[in-house]
Amino acid sequence: MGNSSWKPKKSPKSLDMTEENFWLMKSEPNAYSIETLKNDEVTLWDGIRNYQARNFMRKMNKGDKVFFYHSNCKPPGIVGLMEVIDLNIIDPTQFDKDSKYFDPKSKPENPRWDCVKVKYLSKSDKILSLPELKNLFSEDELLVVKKGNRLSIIPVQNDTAKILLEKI
DNA sequence: GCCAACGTTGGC
DNA sequence: GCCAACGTTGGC
Repeated sequence: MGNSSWKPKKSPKSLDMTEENFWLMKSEPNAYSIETLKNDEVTLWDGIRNYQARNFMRKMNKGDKVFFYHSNCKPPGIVGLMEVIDLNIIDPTQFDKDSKYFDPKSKPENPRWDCVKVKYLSKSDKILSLPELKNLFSEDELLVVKKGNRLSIIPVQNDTAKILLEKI
C-alpha cells in the first residue's frame, strides 16, 4: 500500500496534451522482480527491444507512475508501483556483446534503443491478478496482457489508474 | 513493398 | 508443452 498523497503533477510539461501520467510495464520475475527493485531502489528499464514500447518510454515524463506487472509466472499480475525519475537514457546493453540484449545493428553514433530510470515506490500486499485486470482494463489497455502480445509497456488511462491504485 | 516463413511471448 | 498472436526477416 502506498503511503503517499501525491496527485497527478502539474509541471510545465503537462501543458503538452499528449502527456501520460500512468503506465504499466511488464517484467518476468525471474529476470527482474518487484523484490529486486525494492532492494535496488532504482533501476534502468533497459533491454526493451520493441519499437512501440520504446516509443512509449519516450513519451514519459519525470514523476509518471508505473504499475509493475509480473509476467510469465504464477500468478501473473500487478505487484507494485514505481516512478519515472529519469528520461532518454541510452540503453547500454545494446552495445554489450555479453548481454542478451546486444544489438549488432545499433551503432554508438546512432543508438537505436533508449530507456528510462525508475525508482521503487511500493510493493502490493496482494497481487492484482490478470483475471481482475481483464475486468478493469479498457480494450486498448488489454493489449498489453493479451496472450502472445510482445508489447511490454503501455499507457494506463487515468480512470483505470485510479481504480488500480485503490487495489494495490 | 509484398508476404511467407520464422522466432518470440506468455497465458493456459 | 501447446499454440495464438504478434513482430521481424528476407527473398523476390
